[in-house]
Amino acid sequence: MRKSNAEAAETRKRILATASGLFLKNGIADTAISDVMAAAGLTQGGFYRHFQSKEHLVAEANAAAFELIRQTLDAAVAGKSPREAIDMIVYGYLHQHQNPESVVLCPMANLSSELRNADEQVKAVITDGYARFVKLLASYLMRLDYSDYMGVAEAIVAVIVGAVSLSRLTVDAALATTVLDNAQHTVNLILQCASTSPRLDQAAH
Amino acid sequence: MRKSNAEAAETRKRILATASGLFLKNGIADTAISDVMAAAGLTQGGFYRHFQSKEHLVAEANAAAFELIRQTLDAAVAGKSPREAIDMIVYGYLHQHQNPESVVLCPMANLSSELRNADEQVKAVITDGYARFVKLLASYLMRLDYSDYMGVAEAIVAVIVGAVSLSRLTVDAALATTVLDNAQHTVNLILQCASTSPRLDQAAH
DNA sequence: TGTACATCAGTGAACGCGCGTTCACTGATGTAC
DNA sequence: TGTACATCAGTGAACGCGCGTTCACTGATGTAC
Repeated sequence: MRKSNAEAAETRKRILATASGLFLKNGIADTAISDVMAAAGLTQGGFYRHFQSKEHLVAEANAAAFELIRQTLDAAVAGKSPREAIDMIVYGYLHQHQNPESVVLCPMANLSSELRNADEQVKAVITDGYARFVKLLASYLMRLDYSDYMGVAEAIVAVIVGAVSLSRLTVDAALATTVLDNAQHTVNLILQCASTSPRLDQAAH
Repeated sequence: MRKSNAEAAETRKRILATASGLFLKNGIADTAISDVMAAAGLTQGGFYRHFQSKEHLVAEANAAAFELIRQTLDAAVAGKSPREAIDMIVYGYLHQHQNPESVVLCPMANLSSELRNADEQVKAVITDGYARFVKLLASYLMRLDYSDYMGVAEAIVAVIVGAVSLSRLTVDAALATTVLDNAQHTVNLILQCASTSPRLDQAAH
């Protein structure tokens, strides 16, 4: 029953993509290895031919989730102006749950507390994803001549991650929409005000 | 071995307070009923004399966590001016992990993804806690003549919840501090800019 | 290129553990008279 | 106020279930010659 090396590599990728989707959809604790393997069309015993443990899968699945977001964003903002790109990133982030299964795609907003007690390897993946996301926004802000482009980028990320997290905790769909809409306005306010402040820090008193 | 009604009521309160602390410290999934009962000086069998199920305990423990925050804030801001009160609430929220056990005390920032798939009762508790927190901030903003005081309050909550969530996901303590400091500056920026904008919405373009 | 052997992807069952919940039991407290 | 009985807080063991992981096995693929 041994598969060719090429087939085995495909299988590994399929397990990873399946796991990433199930973790985001149902949470990490509620996704069993047997769930992942069954969804990938395999039996659970084979899992350990590809991954050392569930924790290793979690780390790689989160890296894959960030990579998917990055690719989606890259494709969406190709050829856009910096301001359009920022708007699309923010709008896209705040509406990331608008997909067939209403899944929040970003691990930072979706899995934060489940990842809190994860091992160092997993947290390093999240830290890296955060840093890359901030840098992506910062690169556009820099081209718009925001002097404190890193500070403004961090501010935007905090707002949109907070808003998406909060919007998922609510029982009230209208409140969820309000939270997301308000986050959009807040980002616009920050962009507007920070452009007239040489440094975000100077807003401190 | 039956205890008096008064003693039983005390026991119930003790279980609740213990559970609230352990949920925040270790997460809900990683806190077993037997952990809670042992920490409360009891054996696990007695749990069901006081609570119908773990899910019911989770709901009440989160309500207790919000109540504790509310009491702490109320005591801290007593007699302060609106602007001082807002500053204290924001500063206190961003530094809520500075306690002996480095526990994030707010369920919204600490347990968001674990609560995502919780039942309606639990989510209603969180929604209520969110609404109360926003209203508390909004009441001070109103006294400072912010016309869109609700919008500004929601914006502030999104920033600080997002920042605290993100700060706990990082492997890098310096990055965590930067995220929290930046959130402080962002809130100041929002307060500064929104005071000159009649409505936060008008920052939309 | 062909052959003989080693490797290993995937199977399906089993293991061991921890957890939420249940239960029979104890004896002090509550209550009806 | 006292008595007789019912109630029930708390105990400690057990149950049942699901999960992560292991393992013996199969047979196609990889590889050394």
